[in-house]
Amino acid sequence: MPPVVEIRRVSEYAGQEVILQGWLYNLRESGKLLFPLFRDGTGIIQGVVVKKAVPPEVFEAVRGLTQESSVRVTGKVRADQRAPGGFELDVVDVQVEQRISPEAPYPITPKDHGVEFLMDHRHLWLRSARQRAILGVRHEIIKAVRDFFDDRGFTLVDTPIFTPAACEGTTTLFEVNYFDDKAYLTQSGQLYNEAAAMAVGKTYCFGPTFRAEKSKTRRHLTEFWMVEPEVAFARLDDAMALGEELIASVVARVLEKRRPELQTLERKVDKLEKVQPPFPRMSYDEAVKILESKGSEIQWGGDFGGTDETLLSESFERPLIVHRYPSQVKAFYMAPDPARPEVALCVDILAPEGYGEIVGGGERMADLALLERRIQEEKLPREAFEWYLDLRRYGSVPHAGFGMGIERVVAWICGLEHVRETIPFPRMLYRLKP
RNA sequence: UCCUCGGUAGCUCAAUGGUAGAGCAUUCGGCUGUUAACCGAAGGGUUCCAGGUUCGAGUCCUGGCCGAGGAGCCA
Repeated sequence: MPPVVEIRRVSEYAGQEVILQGWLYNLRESGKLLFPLFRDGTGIIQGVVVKKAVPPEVFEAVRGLTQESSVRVTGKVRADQRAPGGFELDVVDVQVEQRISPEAPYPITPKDHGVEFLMDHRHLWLRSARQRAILGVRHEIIKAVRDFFDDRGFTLVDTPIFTPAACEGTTTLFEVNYFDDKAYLTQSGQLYNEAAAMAVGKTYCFGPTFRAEKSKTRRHLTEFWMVEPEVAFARLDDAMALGEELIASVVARVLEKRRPELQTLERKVDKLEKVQPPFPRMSYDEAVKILESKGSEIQWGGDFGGTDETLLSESFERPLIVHRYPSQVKAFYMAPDPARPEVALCVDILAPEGYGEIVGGGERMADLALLERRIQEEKLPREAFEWYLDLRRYGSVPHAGFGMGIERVVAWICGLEHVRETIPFPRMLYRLKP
């Protein structure tokens, strides 16, 4: 029996007979020659079937294959200049696992399709070359993120999905029944992360987060994945440096390991190669001045809109670090700048090329009295935060951290138009299926 | 929630208020090197839904449903 081989490894079997297991990607026919394209999730290879070289039933079996029919193919690997991957398979035998009926052919053809059709068939769309490339890059980014923190002595501490209260306002929370009570799906592991940081020093959580925002833009999902590090004794500058290193490290890893996928996506890698520390840094004050000079209607004290973020980041080739936003637009737990209490010791990192904010975080409020006052000012339910206030009662220290949205990072690194392609099954404002 | 655009064959799209059409997909035929192959033929329609105007509506009007892009919103 010839060995069962993954298509990405066929080059190691040149001249040998192998078995491939996969699906028919496309079939071209030229008289007594058949050119079936096989895919197996690791790559695509063209088979060649010469009529007089194989038994008639093998030729007919291949000729009758429909797109995405599943097969086990036996053939001899041959190097060929004409093949895009450098190798072809001279088919010897084929075992058809399932032939898709021509009466109900595979719906996604190699031609153009609309967004709605593709999203309705997301479970099948994942099989196309482009989507598999994105899945590969996403996997690499997640692995790079985890390696980054693991190599630096961070402990992964999982934070809950069900939460009893909001981190911030309640308008963007998904409410669920929790027996006789109400619970909410988490927006962020932030508060629990702070408890974990006091236990292990350096921590991170990584999981799905949920926001019931009625946002219908290319940057928004209702369910998205976020990695959130938190470090005891860290200050704002430490958080900025950590975010900068993390982003540079992730981009470098993708460039190292996922060149073929980036090529499939036609991503210009020269732009990614420029993502090296140090990233440009500016204060919110400076950012507002720049925006004003570019014609934005931003006023000091307001948050940036999507177009503002694009305006700001477009003049830089690296991610842009913006720090010290007005406290009024930031969460209650952000530490104020002792030198200027009206601004918070917080930081956002904006991706280049208009991909917007990918990191948000900063230094947390370590002082008990100050935190109590802010909770009162925001009219938050004090009882729900008693456990959080304990962290300021028992050995409070300065600490800082941030959250990085995985889907926006994937969209940026892959150069995608919309975050809906960055996650296998996106959840958006009018999309809960499949 | 608001603004703009759209919904016609399985898919992507055409069609001055006057006989609903093309490419792809499917089926059949041709081609010994095809690369989203090509060439020829065939089958395939409740024009999103409900009303209305008109001799006549895919097209115009009203309402609704669904989708896309954007705004607001959004660590």
